[in-house]
Amino acid sequence: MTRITTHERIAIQADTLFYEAGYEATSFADIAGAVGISRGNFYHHFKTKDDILDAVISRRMQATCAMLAAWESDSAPLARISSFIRILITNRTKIMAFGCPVGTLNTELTKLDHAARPRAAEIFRLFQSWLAAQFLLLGHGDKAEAHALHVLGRSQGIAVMASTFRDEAWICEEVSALEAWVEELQAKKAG
Amino acid sequence: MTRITTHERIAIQADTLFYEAGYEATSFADIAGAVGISRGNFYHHFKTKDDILDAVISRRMQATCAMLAAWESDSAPLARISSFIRILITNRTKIMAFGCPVGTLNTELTKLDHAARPRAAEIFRLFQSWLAAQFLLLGHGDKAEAHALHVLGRSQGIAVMASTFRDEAWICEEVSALEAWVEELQAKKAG
DNA sequence: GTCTATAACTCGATAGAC
DNA sequence: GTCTATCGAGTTATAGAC
Repeated sequence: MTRITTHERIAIQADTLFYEAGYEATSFADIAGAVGISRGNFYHHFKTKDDILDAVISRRMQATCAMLAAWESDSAPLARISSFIRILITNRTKIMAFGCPVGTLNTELTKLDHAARPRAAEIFRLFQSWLAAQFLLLGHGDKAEAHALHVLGRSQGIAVMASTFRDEAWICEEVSALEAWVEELQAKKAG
Repeated sequence: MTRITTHERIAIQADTLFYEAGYEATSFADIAGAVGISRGNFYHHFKTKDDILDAVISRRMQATCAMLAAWESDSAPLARISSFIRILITNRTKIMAFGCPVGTLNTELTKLDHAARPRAAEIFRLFQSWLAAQFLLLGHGDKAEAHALHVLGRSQGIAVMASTFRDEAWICEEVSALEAWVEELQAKKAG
């Protein structure tokens, strides 16, 4: 059993707070309070707020890679794509309350014109590459990347509307529609 | 020619700043500076930041109503729906830089757990009702509202990805795909 | 030396008195 | 319309505890 460092504990709490309250709205005092350490101590581990953001983005990229790798246990690419789409249902409570962690961070950093914005966008690229790999396995060739982006875009739209109207049934309907779109792609290919 | 009041000028500048920099990141000084008045003068017109937000939301609702009314000049409901979808192309420069004004405001207010969040969501409802009215004219009966929400969601997804990757060609592709979806609905109905 | 805590500094924000 | 108070943010400095 691994010992968790203060550095990690800060990153974990910051990750949650950045997601639930937003990057800018989260203060050092908030994070320090959540971790249970003093603000002064804080600076021993992170010199600036941007450093914490970098650590949070790194954490999220690692977590994303781990999640995608876990889904690879499904041998069927179609099932893997569904695993992705269905996060919207699995995480519906959090998404209705705070939106998509990746999408909302990108949206916020865009408005702040923050230097870390491109790094945050890379999280999306991880999903895109992984989804494209599945579409490639399904034989969609040079359309794989485009299909991947389409699925990402649709998911983001669902997440935005989910946090706006908080209609659980609607999320399920749209998830089904998106899955149907993928299946239709396959049908067109076969037919 | 109508005289513009200071009250209006503040609301106009706040509207722009809230869109481009975000609600929280925009300070009173920023707005006062943009309008060209002193901070003291400011408090004569708006007592709190929430009051300004209310005024901005009201402005946006009025602007939305005006835009939707203008599109009504197109007698064909299909063309009207296209007018909506094509805002993504018309406003692509701003959307790539700052996202969708309606979606990003809702996203931000959600995280801030702001009291004005439901009012901001009402702007979406204006679009939904209007789109639903068009789908109703096209004979989609009780599916009209759902179709309207679908179009809204797709548009929001495109806006999020547009501000993340800033790929103009992709926006055009997705806009075409969404228009194709609407036309396909019609084809299925006819066929 | 590494980790932690206290305290003080700077800056910019809201707020309000004049 | 200016000027100042106050608060909280990010940050730095210093010093104690392990």
